[in-house]
Amino acid sequence: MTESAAGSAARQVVTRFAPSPSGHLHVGGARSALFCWAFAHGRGGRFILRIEDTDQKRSSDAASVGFLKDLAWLGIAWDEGPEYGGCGGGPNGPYFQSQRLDIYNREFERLIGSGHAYCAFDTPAELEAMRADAKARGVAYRYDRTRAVSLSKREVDALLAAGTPAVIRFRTPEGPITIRDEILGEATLPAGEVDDFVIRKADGFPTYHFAVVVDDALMGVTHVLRAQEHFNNTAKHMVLQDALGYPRPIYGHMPLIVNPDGSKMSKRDKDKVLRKAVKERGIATPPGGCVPAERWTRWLADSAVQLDLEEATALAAALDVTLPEINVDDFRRSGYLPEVLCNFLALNGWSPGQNIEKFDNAFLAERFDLKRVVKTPAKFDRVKLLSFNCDAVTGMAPERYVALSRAHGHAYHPAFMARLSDAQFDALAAASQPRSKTLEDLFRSNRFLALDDSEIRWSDAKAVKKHLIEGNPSGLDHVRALRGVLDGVAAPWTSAALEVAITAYAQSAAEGQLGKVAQPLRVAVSGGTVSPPIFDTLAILGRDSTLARIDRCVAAVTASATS
RNA sequence: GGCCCCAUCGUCUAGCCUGGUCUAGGACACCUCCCUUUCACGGAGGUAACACGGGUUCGAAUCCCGUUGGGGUCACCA
Repeated sequence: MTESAAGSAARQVVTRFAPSPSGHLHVGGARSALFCWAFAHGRGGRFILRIEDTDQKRSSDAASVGFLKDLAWLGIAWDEGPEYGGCGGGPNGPYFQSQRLDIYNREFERLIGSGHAYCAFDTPAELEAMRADAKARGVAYRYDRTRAVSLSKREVDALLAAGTPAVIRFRTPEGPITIRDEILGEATLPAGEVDDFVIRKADGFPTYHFAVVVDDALMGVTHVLRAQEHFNNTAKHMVLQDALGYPRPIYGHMPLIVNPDGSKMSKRDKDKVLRKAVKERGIATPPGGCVPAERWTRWLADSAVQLDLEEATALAAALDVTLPEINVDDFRRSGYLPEVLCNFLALNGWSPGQNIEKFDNAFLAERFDLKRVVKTPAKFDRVKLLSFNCDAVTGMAPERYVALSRAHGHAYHPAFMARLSDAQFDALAAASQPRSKTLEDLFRSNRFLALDDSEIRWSDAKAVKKHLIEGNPSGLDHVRALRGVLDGVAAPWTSAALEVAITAYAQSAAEGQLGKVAQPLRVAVSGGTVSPPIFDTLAILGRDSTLARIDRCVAAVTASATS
């Protein structure tokens, strides 16, 4: 490498997204990743993904993979990090903190050696008692190092040799600490605010504060962009950097994304919705046994207990409630487009100005800067997101819509896909695109197409009454007459041919009011009042199904009317 | 509660740094009307905000102070 290249490399912007793999990537995390990616890429820099799995109790490999998958789906590619789908690799690995313990241990030694850190043997119970005592006295709890540092080296070694559980604490220097932040400006924490925090846990793993500082330094991170909840932690990171002789990265703390009611977005929100519905309706046992009885009881009693995704989904379906989308994967399942999610997420906390709202990630990378990041938390407005998604879905090329819908169907509605031929699906997609807000709409509002003719039920009493029973002639009369008209339609059975025949019938029998015959027909073939345009609907169903459903409808409604 | 941060329509935000062009702009939502075979889309209008109180100034959404309100954080979680 030439000297000038080395010089420019040293100045290259490096950002990182460092999630802890407990649970799923939620939208707040996704936005952090997006901004980090955009900031680096807009400046010819590098974006690193690092997995902060230092909590052995909470981390899981499955969650790590889930994060990678979600990020990749969003189109947020990382230049360095775990290898997945063509992303990752790099010279600064490993990128899982659980694999970097020797590095941390080396740095712990340095800190102990230089007197910046010390071993402490307090038990969790003792610490708890000290916190309780401080609270009882109405004073802020700060760790008191007196006892720990009074131990001689020999005493410490003896305790360690005896296997006494020990943590390492950082000896925080006295004095106020001023944090400089590119988004929030400057803030000074008074002396004494930061106490001697733990940097190595009893299990030998580093705490977040320690690992994040070491890794950011070793990986050459120049800009730390993270959520505002980390703002106060920055003071800890700064004193650690000073003690370890690391350069200080530039900080930018981004506003949180919160629920519409202002509460923090949480994985528990789904359980919250379900619990509320269950309690409001006084449901005592899990409907359809969707949750094991013993778990059900514990779940109802303890708001900290969470249902699995499968259980929650089943229960939501049984209660007919919609679960709030929290995680990136939730939005994917719900049929949102990744580019729309990115666009919308970017608008929560940042805007390009000039009344521009619709843009892609390339534009974001080009225009994103810290100056335009707002300081206030954003309430996540799903309705506006839905509107954006609608615009994108209805506005995309039809071929793309068909392809995306197919993929979505195969991933989430295999049974539906199995019932329809390719030609039927193409026709359905063509009819659905203009009226779809998400990729899910096609499947959600056309279930009747994927049912066997014999499975259609006319159980919507209101619809049956209004569109089949009432009127003179009644809707059912029209349907009966239409049965003959349709039977007489010459092949091919196309939307256009059906339109000619049905419109002609409406002219002669309903004063040209298509609605008088379309709605009864719709109810007859679908069992409900909602479907794609009636001609398309019948064309997709085909002649045999259409006639069969009409016959069954006439028989069923006549029978129930006379009984 | 201590400490830190923040404050423009219901929501996301533009404007604030470099006071006047702001009778505060856009988007989503909402309301009205139109279109219409259901659903949805679309079209035309409309309602709607500078939290409050003091300053500074000829002039403040923009600068300063206070109040109130909101958020964050106080773990061997990250």
